[in-house]
Amino acid sequence: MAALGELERSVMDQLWSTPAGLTAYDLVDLLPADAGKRLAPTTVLTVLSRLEKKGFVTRERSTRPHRYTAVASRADHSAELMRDVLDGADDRVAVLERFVGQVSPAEADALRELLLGRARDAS
Amino acid sequence: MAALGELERSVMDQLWSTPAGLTAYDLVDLLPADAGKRLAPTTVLTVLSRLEKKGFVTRERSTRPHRYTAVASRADHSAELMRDVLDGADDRVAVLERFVGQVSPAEADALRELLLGRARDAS
DNA sequence: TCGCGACTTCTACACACCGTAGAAAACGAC
DNA sequence: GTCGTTTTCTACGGTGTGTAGAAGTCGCGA
Repeated sequence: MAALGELERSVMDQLWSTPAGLTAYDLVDLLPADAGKRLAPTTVLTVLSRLEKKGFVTRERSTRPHRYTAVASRADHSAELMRDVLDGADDRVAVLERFVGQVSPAEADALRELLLGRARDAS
Repeated sequence: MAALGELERSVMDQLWSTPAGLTAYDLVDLLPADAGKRLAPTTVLTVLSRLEKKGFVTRERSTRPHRYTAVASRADHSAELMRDVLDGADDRVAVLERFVGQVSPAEADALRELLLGRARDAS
């Protein structure tokens, strides 16, 4: 999966938080506006185009300010990134071992719970 | 964690496969040598310097051709990447849910096993 | 229907990172 | 002290990203 730049990431964060989608002008208002200086609408449009090309967003062209929506949810995206890392490793069990060794107790509990669910589905 | 370029990744792969470490000249021999054209030693030295600055390798300066070794194992590296993704998400349980939903049965078994181990340690 | 304002696309530039390696410096054995 | 080996310095081209002006398009209101 293609990587995201900093601004691209900020845009995706907003889109992930708003499943109904946003226009470029909504995003100009929502994005940080460092030191009182807000981004130009064309800047936002450019990154939205790039995100569309990368497959992260789709746009509704029929409405006049186009409405952009995230293709996958934020959680889906993160899970896919983790999947990619795991797929890129040769010894997956070793990776999972390290991974399990560093998750918090709460995360470990959640994982156990989720894996039980999987086991139920399989039977 | 800093990202790795393609050549940087190839170098790390070799170093991860050789815990005892390698010199730049070893690496020139080991790396792909596309179309009969092998890399210049200075090229390898450059990426090794960059990898050192990024904290991926350390070098032994006392021996004359310096010997470079990976700081973390390949599995540690992958696990840390997964950790980073998880940390970057706001709703970790949701991410884990998607993640568990897409792992293979064998991976799920491994995870269950590893989590049991963790539970034993905790008690 | 025609013009004007809103919106989008095109083009462009600066900057950072990476692959690549020559030039120059440093080191050490003889 | 010289010379080959090894390392460091410097540099350049390509690519990705942040940034936005210029130019084009679209559609509403007169």
